[in-house]
Amino acid sequence: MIKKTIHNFSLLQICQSGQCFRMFQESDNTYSVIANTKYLEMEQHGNSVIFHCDEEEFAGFWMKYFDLENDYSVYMEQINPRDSYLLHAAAFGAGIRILRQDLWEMIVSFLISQQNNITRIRRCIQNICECYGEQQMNAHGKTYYAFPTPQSLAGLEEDALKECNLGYRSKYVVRTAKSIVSGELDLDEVRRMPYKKAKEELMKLFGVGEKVADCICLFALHHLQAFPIDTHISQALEKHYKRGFPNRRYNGYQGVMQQYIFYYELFGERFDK
DNA sequence: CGCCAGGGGAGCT
DNA sequence: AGCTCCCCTGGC
Repeated sequence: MIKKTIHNFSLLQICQSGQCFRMFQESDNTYSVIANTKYLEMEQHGNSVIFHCDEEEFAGFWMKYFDLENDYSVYMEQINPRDSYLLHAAAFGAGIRILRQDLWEMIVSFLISQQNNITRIRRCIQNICECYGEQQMNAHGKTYYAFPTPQSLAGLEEDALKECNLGYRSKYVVRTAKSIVSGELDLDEVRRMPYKKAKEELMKLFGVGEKVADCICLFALHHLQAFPIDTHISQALEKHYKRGFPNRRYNGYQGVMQQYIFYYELFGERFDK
């Protein structure tokens, strides 16, 4: 158990931001997250965060996972002082980080996300983990489930995941699992590709369009120039950026701004939207 | 109870 | 480029 002081870091905001569907608020100040086969509990009081793991695991995994080597105030300082909307949005979501999550897990998660709400996305993912993921046990003896591997889903009937509530997205996930197991798409190669190439490659997968590919690029590959445009972002752009989002100004880290806008649109105050 | 939208994309025209 | 359909739960 180790204690850290961290600026611009809010477990609640990360939890709510909709990039990680396996992070949960357990009580007022406590949170849990499952990543790969790891399970972590955390507590936050202001800038003080307690991680229930040892220093080695923190330095070796969680620090990178939560993108704590990056100073987000640098991004915020670049915001156009005349753009009061973005200033508000960034101030409101200042504790958000772009996590570095598992590629396969993000592909499946955002296949499921389409035409879906966050509550149900979480349930769908919980369901497939319980049905097809390997059972694990945390330090307190509580069981949890790892994310199912591509191999464990590739052998299923295309409709099998309807049992897990995926609806028509079932075949997207199963077919995608097949293309990874068959070697049609090599995840390690995608990891090495620059943004545009990776996006192009991901869009060859059945069920992956531009928006989903951008989410995968942002939340798994940490390509911060990815700017996923969903219904909320689209509405915000129409309201506040009629001539398009200033991609030039924020070149290379538009994705960070996207997250501030997305979070603000979902949870921000109503008055100045 | 009914209704509607939800972090889209495929497969048509 | 525009249209329809895919599935079904949460939220109102």
